[in-house]
Amino acid sequence: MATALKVKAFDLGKQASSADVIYDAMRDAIIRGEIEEGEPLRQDTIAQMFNVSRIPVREAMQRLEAQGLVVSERYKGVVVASLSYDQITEIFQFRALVEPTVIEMAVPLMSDESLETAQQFCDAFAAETDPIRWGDLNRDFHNSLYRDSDKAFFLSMIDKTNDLVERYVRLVLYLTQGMRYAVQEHQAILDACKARKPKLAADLTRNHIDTASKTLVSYLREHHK
Amino acid sequence: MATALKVKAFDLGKQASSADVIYDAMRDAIIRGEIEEGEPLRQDTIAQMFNVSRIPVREAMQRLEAQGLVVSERYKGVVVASLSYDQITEIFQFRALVEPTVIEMAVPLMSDESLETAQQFCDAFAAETDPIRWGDLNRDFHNSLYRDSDKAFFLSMIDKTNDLVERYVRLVLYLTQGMRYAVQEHQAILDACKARKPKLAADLTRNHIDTASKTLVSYLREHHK
DNA sequence: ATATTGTAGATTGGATCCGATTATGCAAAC
DNA sequence: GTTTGCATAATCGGATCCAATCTACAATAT
Repeated sequence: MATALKVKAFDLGKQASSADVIYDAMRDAIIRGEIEEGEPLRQDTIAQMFNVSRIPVREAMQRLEAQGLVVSERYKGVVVASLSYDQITEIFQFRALVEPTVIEMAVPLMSDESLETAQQFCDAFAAETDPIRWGDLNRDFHNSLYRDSDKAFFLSMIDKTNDLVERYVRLVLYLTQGMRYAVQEHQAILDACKARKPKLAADLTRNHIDTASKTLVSYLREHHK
Repeated sequence: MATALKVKAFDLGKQASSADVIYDAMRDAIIRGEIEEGEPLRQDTIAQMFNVSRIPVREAMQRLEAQGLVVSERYKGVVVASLSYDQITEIFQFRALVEPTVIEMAVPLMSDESLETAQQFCDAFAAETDPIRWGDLNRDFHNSLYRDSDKAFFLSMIDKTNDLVERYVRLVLYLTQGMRYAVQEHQAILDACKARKPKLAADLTRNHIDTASKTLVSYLREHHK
């Protein structure tokens, strides 16, 4: 038997296929709201944008559809998915159930580095003036608190909910000029984590999501179309 | 405007593409455990099975991967995904969080028809002797209780968890000869629904999932490789 | 004018083909 | 006997081509 190797050959993270690149790019464009709801995504157009044939484009579309970001109809193509207020409300209801549970599990495992990282995202969110970056920083902050839970499946579910509503969150962050009061809620959650109070962090997270949900839907009803 | 047609031309529910058919068939084969964990799925082989080219096969694979049922590696192909005990435990933890919530929301909305349907699935599960059908009837029973919640997103999440662990549930249902005691738990849950006691139904569901999880992992550790 | 029909272009689904990468088998060297 | 090095086959990712379907608009009939 071969002797165990000392060197851990670095994991040259498998190069991405064209379909991977296209999926990532289109996912980004959709969740950032750079494409209108209901807008069709033409295979030819996208293929030309990436200088590839339509094959990898279609494979990326299959995945976008499985993720719920687009809906496709045979021989008609795919369009960017849109969510009703009821659907948005349901997704936030789901988040209000899952995210407090995850943070509660994460608090006892949180490293000082994670807490420091979270504090940095929290500060950066508070200081940021560019509307485009609010969405990212908000998501980064929350994810940095969840990561140490080491619950990959829960995290993937949270990611999916974020993908689905992110375009609306961004819109309302813009309309409310950054939801300044959210900063205080973020800091309160983070302080509960630092104090190693899992239940408190969970409760604050649940309230944070509930108020975000209400703010979001009410603003959408007012301003959105 | 054209006169309204009397005949309601039946909604010939958009014909499925080849990729759809292949996805459904492969998903079924995987979750039923008809294919070994880690077994490679060759594009050519599958294409020949369905008498199509490899294109729709690859599109189906993209979706199976997004669903978590297979893992793919560039230039190497896809293999049936396998879950560690930790991963299985986490998924059941997730279910123990989500499913009680859903049934609690569903109870006030449950129609008598749904309760009757659930009772039929429950009875059928109790009476069934063919191991192959236990998995289906178990899933049908639970879904029939959740459906009236009218929470499509929650339901899709539950479906995903079922897909991921179904092969293991089936295996243990077989090993335990149908988990006969599960029938009593099912009946208790159903009775709580009939009595319109949402909290009780939720608690019973949570316990049902917890015991199922423990039974499952312990049996897997004993018998499974 | 309105509704119907027909036809051409646009778009998608799928088949076939080709280059790139990986896996396999076998001979040579240690 | 084990390991190394190659040649070959198996397999995959992607490009190109063709068929099926949809869409838009003009022509026709009522």
